[in-house]
Amino acid sequence: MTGAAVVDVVLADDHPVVRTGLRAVLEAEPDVRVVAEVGSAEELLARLRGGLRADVVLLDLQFGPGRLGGVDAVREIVATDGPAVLVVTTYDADADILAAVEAGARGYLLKDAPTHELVAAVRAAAAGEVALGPAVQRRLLGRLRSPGTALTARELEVLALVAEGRTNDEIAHALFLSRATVKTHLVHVYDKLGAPSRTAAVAEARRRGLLRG
Amino acid sequence: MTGAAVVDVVLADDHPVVRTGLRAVLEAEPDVRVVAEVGSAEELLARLRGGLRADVVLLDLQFGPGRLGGVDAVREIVATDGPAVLVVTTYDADADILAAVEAGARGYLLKDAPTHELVAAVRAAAAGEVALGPAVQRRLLGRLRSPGTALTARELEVLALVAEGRTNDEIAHALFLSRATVKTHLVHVYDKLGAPSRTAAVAEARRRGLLRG
DNA sequence: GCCGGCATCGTCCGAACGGTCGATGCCCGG
DNA sequence: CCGGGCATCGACCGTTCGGACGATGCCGGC
Repeated sequence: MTGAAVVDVVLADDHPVVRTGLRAVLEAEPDVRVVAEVGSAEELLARLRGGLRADVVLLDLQFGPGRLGGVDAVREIVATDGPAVLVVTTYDADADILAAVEAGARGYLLKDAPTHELVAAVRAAAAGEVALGPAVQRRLLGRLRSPGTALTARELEVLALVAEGRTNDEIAHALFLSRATVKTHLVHVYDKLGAPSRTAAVAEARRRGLLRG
Repeated sequence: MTGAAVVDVVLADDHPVVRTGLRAVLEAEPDVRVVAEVGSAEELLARLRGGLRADVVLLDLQFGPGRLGGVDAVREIVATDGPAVLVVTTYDADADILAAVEAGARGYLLKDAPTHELVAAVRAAAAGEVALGPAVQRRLLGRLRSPGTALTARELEVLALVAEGRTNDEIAHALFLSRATVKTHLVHVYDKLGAPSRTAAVAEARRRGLLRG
């Protein structure tokens, strides 16, 4: 980082109200300075390519449809050796968290985090540390503690097709399996998710962030 | 309304950052005053029952799991002749919009709305007018233009429960209907969405933005 | 006043689904 | 080498679901 005592922050969120809130919270700290606000991932990358200097980027993962995803932005920023990326998003879905961390995010916070956590995370990210919110930490630990509960790749593949509305027969054809195998996979999925039916399994998987969307 | 020139506003949102943002935006207006902030629907109702006076409530529909839903809060506030309710939420799903409006919300805005729209909506709601954001208006107009194709509120209600993984019997009990009626609604849904099954209908509805998620 | 859309309820039946038992083969780790 | 997780397949049976009828009542528009 700059070595200076002041942390320069860029806010990247498509909600003006959230940006205002983040700015208000951060500027209450004497050692934090908001140097820019952007409303899309494209704008963020453009500004960084244009020479914008910062220590930390507060990045929302969800932007409007049809645009560049937040995770792609993380990958790009990390690849170009840009500022530390602190993901601040609404959802604590496993898929999002894993994708962001894998892409190189320095931290992952939820928007419902208290303000002091937010500020602490910004300072930590600027200092080169990793900053995961308590809720996020709990989620990651939960995954490690219960490896037998996680769906296998094959089971997830089947479940994804179920979520698209395919019938067991269609899934069997799509994956070159017999109906019996599809059913077996689904039985395991129901067991692991504690769901009594295919629709319930899809709902639960969505809730846990195992499926995109 | 108080008849005074100043609009008293209550902020109800479980995200501290969003509350801060809303407060900052609104307090920049001389004729708007934020008289309270709450982080849950229960707290909101408790404060109102406790004598909190306000002209407008800015209410998020999504609160943490296990809690009272935002729509229930709307119903309760309207039933007790409380302040005007302005829903400010993240999603523009038909299900949410229809449910909130039906429950008696005075307006419906998205969180990605520019700040001037937000302020205008607060003033409109305080003046007894209805305030729907442009994106919300577009959605409702789209429904009017294609009346034969759009799902009715009841059909959407049933479909939402299907999306949660409920069985027809459970849905029937939840909505005080017979299984036959639930099935009839679903047949209409399948017909309108061109879906051959419940899971396919849910997938298609998600694709079209009829369900949140 | 009548017609059409909406919501409600009922029955019958075939197809899809879920639950339970079984089996085989593979590969990895103790 | 042997147990266990994973993937694959088969058969049986009860339940749920979907499809196709019909029926009633309400409301709003022509």
